Amino acid sequence: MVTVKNTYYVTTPLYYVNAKPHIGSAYTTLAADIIARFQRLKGKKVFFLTGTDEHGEKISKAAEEKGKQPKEFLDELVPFYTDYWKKLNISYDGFIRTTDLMHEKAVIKFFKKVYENGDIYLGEYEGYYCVPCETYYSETQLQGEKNCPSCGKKTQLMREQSYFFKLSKYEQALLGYIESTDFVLPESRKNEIVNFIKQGLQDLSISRTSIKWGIPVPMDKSHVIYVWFDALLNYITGIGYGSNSKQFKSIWPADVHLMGKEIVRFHAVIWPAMLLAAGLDLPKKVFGHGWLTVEGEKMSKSKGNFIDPIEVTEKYSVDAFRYFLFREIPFGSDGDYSEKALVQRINSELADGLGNLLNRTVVMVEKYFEGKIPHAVNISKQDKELRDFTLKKSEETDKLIEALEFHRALSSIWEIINASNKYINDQKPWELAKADKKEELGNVLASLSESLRITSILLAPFIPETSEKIQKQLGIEVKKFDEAFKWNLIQKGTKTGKAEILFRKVELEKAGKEKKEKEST
RNA sequence: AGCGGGGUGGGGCAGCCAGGAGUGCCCGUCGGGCUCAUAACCCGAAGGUCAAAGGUUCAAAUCCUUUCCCCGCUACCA
Repeated sequence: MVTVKNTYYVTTPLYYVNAKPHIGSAYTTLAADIIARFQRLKGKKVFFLTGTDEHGEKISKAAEEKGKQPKEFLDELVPFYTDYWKKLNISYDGFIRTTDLMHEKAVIKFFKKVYENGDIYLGEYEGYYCVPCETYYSETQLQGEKNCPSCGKKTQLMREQSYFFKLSKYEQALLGYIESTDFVLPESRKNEIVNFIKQGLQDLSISRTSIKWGIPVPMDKSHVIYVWFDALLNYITGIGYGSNSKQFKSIWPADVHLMGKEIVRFHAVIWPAMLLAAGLDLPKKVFGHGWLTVEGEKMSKSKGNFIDPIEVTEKYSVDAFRYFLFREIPFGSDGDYSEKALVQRINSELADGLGNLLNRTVVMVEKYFEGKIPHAVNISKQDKELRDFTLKKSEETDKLIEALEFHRALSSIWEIINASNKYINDQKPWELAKADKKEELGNVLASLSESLRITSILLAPFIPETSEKIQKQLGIEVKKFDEAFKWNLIQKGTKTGKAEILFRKVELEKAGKEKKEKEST
């Protein structure tokens, strides 16, 4: 008998605090939130970890420019992130900063352990160094005549002492593991990683003497630990490695690490190698999602086309934003954020599809049954069809969310909504009312209330506020996802709440004008 | 160069891994129905040789080969 682990551990990468959160980091974090909320509803004890990466030269330089100590500088910036996640309804359980004392201590412990095991050694690092940028670049990153890719100035070939991690030692172990499992997802990412490893792994330089802002190497204080080596460890230090081993053991290994595709390599190659070196279990999945473009264009500093998610959510709503991102873009593929597409989805799917369905249902319960949801009796063929269809789609949705196929899950939920709207048109409850066929009318409204109840559960991970609003209007409260697999759970005579507009329709022209006005002020 | 991803009705996308009548979603166009509802909802129609060619198969958008066109990745800034 296999015992099912009742915990679920999901992470986002740690965000580098030298800039505001943008739509990319919001996208990853929202995805993690969907997973966390889903698993909680499924009854799992969830730990959802996010946080900030605070070491490295870019931070110290940014702080210096402001005339501040790094720590002081960071303390001012971090609340910006935590507030941000609050505004997006991110339900994280832990927020780790790599400057947390607990983290730093645990990193040192980990470093020592791997050193003692013989997988860290002192060597010499050689690379192209840009003096003004104080940064090493690989040969392939250089522009033209060995010029720095960021400032364009000529780089110099430099050498310095460095501690190395024996990444090469784990080449075969990693390759075997990755090739034979679905550790790296989606599959296209897995292929990239497999090919990368097949080209051969070099040992990784994991210390710097040129940088001061970081965690010192325990056996040699003139070195600072390379930021990635430090940052990746958050996934274990954030749940108690080195400080609370009981908690750590109950949560580790991670069920899924989420990230953008650009850093899959760090998570699928370096990170598992580090864990192997320390004799720890490997995470179950590493998922690299795609990149977002904005209005068809890549986001870039020069174009200045960064989207501030908070502006979007203030203009529309958090749920509209959450819905749009995960309905529009297949999770794992690249996708485009455009205001036009967002408005279209709001209008046709959230307002006309879902909102209107709820409204017409609740209004009819009010009008025909004094706001008390009737019970079904002697249900018809059509009632059964709606029930069976809804339950089928509900189970399908469950599987799709589990598989992180969010856009398909939402599509599946909207099939229920569309079927329900069609069902109303076919059943013509207004005619039943006129003909005073109370029993049949009751069946129709009972069925609709049930399909909406189930819809509200299925939507809860994605658009939690909306889900609650639906339940409030139906006069119900849902605690478990499993209730979406059963019919007729609404108590007879349940009093509906006030019928309110769930999503208002938006006119794009008007919205565009408001934006311009806002910009000009 | 190597490796990977993509090219699907007017626009934007799913579907492809586990082949089965071009199946679906959002928008747009045209026509109809309905009035409970957020000028919402429902039905129907026009529109595609599923990039091109070849192959496997009873059957290919889906598998294989080749070609053309787009886009990524090729590590130690994060």
